[in-house]
Amino acid sequence: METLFRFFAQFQPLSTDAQDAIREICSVVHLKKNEELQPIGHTCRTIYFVKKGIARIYYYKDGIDITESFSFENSIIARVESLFTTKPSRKAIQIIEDAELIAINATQLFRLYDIHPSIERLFRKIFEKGYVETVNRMESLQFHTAEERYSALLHEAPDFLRRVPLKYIASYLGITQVSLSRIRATLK
Amino acid sequence: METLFRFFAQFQPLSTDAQDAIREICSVVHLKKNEELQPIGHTCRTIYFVKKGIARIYYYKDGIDITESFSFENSIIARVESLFTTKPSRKAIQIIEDAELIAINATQLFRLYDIHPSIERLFRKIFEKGYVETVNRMESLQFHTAEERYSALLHEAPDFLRRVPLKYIASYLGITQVSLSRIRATLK
DNA sequence: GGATTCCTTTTACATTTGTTAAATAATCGA
DNA sequence: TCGATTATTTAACAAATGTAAAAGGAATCC
Repeated sequence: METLFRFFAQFQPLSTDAQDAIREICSVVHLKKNEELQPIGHTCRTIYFVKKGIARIYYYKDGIDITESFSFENSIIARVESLFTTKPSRKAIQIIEDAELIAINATQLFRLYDIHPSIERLFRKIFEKGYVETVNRMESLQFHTAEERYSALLHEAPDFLRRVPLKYIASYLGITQVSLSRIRATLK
Repeated sequence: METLFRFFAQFQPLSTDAQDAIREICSVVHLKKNEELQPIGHTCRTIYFVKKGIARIYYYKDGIDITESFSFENSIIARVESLFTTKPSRKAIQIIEDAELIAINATQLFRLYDIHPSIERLFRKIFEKGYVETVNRMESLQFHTAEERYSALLHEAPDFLRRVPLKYIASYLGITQVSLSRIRATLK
């Protein structure tokens, strides 16, 4: 639990009261590889903090499995397009490396916003950062070549490639596995 | 100015006090087609509300002009990756149809967050919506074909295509003008 | 430890998209 | 309105990526 508050402290200091209030709506979850955390069709009402392991958000397009994003240690994972609209999500969360997560009840969290402005501010900042990351990612999908996207990943997050199966990385980069294999071959 | 508050009211009710505080940090700007609103290299410290006209965010990749996004009447435009990080932006804002904008001083706005929690909440919700739109757009760039993206635009926002030059739409869809022309030809 | 399953690469070919250049079409300003 | 500029389309060819199928590796399970 201390890991979570160290993560929060990077964004916003919290009073003991506020910390306790958050503690009340959290629970620790242990999950094994391949387990599903939130199924497709379910409205997102939980925000997860990844303490250990890796999770991904994925969906199906024409029956093909597409990875939208990954979350590693010390980061937040949530299907925001459902969380912020309260509509059912076409996406699911799956564990791809044995994980320890902290589940934050979002319904209760949003209620805490009225009581502790510092909590509202904390999550505002967390999601602002997520927004910025998404804008940057969109830019890379919009006008970088697949090879540029792969190289950037190789350079910025080599750990990524060691721990995540390539089949997931391919769709994350917006290409097929075959195409990714070809790119890897040319870069050797 | 009333248009702005009607837009805000969709997200969050504001007291007269809060409204007055916002009014203090706003100014109206009239701009002609092709005028630059915020140049490349400048740190974004202004959030604009588009009352009339169209604006776009664009940048250069290998010397080629890429449109990241458009904003029409009744929407907000800001280079969030700069606004939320206070880093200089590689992007610029340009007017593509004579416009009337309301400029909101973001530095002063963020100060108002401490005085009026309702204002912080308002902008939290506005940017949460922007975040959701960006996630959806990323999905379309990640795994829809260019033709699917064009058709979706044609279907969901025909107005878009009437008012925005195709040269801007092409890069917005992540393709070249030539490719867009071909897609349009096959859909006739 | 061997069989099975899953992951990754390779091959061959089809399709899409990019590039460059030229031709039309539309718009704008004097 | 005319000329000039800008926008869009078309053509021809090159490059990148997709598809389907097969083969080789790696991991996993009894």
